[in-house]
Amino acid sequence: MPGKSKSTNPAPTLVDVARLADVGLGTASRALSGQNLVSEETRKRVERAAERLGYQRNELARGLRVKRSGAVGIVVPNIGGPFMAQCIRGAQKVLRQAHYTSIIAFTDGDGRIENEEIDYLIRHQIDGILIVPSDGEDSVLHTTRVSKLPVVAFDQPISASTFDSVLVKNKQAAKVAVQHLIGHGHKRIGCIGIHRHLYTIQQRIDGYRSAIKDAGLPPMLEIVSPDDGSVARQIDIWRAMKQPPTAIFSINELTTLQVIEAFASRSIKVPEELALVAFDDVQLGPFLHPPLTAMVQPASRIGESAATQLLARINGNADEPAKRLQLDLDFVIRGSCGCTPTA
Amino acid sequence: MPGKSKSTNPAPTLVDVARLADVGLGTASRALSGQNLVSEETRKRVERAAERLGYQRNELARGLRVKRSGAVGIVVPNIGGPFMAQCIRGAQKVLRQAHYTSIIAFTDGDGRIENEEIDYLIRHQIDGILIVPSDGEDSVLHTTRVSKLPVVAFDQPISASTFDSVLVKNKQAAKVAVQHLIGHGHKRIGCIGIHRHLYTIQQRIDGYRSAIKDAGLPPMLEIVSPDDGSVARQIDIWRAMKQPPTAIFSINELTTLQVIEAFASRSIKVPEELALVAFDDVQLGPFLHPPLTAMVQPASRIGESAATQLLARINGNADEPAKRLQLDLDFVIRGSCGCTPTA
DNA sequence: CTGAAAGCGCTAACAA
DNA sequence: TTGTTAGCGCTTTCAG
Repeated sequence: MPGKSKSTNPAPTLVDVARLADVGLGTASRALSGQNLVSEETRKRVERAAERLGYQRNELARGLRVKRSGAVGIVVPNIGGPFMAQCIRGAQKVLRQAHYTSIIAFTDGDGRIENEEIDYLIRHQIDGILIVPSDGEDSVLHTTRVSKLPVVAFDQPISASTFDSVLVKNKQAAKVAVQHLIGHGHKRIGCIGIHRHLYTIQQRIDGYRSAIKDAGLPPMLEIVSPDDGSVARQIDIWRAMKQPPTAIFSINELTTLQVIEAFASRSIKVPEELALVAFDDVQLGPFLHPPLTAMVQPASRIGESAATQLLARINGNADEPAKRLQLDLDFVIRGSCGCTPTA
Repeated sequence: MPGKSKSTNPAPTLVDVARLADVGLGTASRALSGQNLVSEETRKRVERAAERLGYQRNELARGLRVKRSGAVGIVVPNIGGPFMAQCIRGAQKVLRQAHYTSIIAFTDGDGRIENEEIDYLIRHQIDGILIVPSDGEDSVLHTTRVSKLPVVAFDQPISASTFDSVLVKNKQAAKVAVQHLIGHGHKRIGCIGIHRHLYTIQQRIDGYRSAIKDAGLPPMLEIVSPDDGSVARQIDIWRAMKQPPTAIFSINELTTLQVIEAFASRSIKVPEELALVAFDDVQLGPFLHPPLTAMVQPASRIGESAATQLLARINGNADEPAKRLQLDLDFVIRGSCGCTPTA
């Protein structure tokens, strides 16, 4: 019958499948959702019909009905270095295995954007949130106000601490790193960093302080602005001192990048003039001159744990008390601390 | 009335809003969706009601009704370096401005996973796909088979080329990079890379060949396996030759990382013994000894363009012929090529 | 300009 | 075991 050809054939629905398999709608649904309430034979028929039509179930419709979207939001400041990227991949891996999609949202560390993004995610009926909180304060209050959603924080904790979180042992690890420098005989160890307000940074500073104090050394702590060049300026200041530091503990990836830049542009000899130990690895860290000694975070595992906890919350145990995981770090000794690495 | 307190109060729906504002359901809908088919006064009342209830519209339900999910899928092999991360952020930026969510899926460059992920996305009723095709072949055939979805490829083209794509001028840029080396007087220039089968790699090889041929030089082209160490091995082979290359053109980020590693572990002097020009920048590239000269891709712009094109397809112009954008690259001259950078 | 009603594709209760 | 039906929350006719 020409002249009235179907212009677009819409995606097949469950009704189509049921019709083709010559069963009722409900039966088709049951057959495909793998529940054993349907005879082996009809299930086969339904499955074949679905196959032939290329049927794909509409998760939107399903979600509307069962009030689960099968999606969770991952809210992070950005994907700067490999660290966050790996956290995300780790989380996605376990979410996917549980048949969850994840929607990633970036906040640039801005609380306002964070709130917007969370609203956005809520409108899309996500079942839970994995978040690196930007400000600690109102952001997640907002979440909990709007909806009773499972939330787990990672990397940074949530101040309103009724939520789960997955962190690393920042303080302890920082202490170990600094103590390694002390073990090399350094008496004046500078600590440099940015973003003082972040919890992780504070913890690492505490670790530094603790190590320094235990050893009876003078603290040389400088938290500078994150602007380009302020790290380099601080290094110049240190070098100009009568009693300059002989080693540096760099407090996160971004800082380390700037330290390395400063070292390179000033041809500072490492570790002779200044030894260096970093919190967080950097890409190419193993291939610098000398290779970077770093306290490295188990990024992928952080993401996995966070996702696992979120799934647990989603699947029922909403009332258990908040859990706060603290993962261990790996201290990777390469050359910049003064050790001669055994290749 | 104690004893029967609402255990959980579900999220407010449009019905709640309508009731509170004392209007019909339809009116409430129209008022909130900003259509001008409602009196200024009632709109105000509805908006106030929505505000008071903390109403957030259910995008799942809306999507089911209007057959638009407001989500697009971004399908990429992985977030290795900063390149892909920036592409994604660029794309997200323009998608968000158009009120689209994006769902990111990773494929590890595996066609089978790619198909799975695409099916997954289709079940979630995405409105379009942004993809870095893994294999060129069947993956997207699959897509088009299952559904008539707008698709735009970036970074790598789609072989079945009825789709839009956003690429960069790989061949031309590679030629420019190699010619720069020739300009430094090099007569034997090695080209090293991995992943021969990728379109981008082939284009860059063509560019290398073209430059070499134009200059009447001997081609020294080696595509090695992506295994760790095979790049280093090739460099050793070159160095052992009677007439070793005096410069290297490294074909992508992963290769460059390995080249840098090999240079470092063998204490090869750059650019004296071997000059280096890379396709793709690496993190820390400016801070290596010497800083890396690189042909860098406009990552963010790639993502933005791809997203823009996708939106255009979604919003109507489904029938226009496939567009193939080719963006320009920036040649960033630092030290590794033999130039003395003007700091 | 507004209200009532239909229906998007699915699952879950209820009958048969 | 299976078919029928109601309804998730929304938009969009269609009357008024």
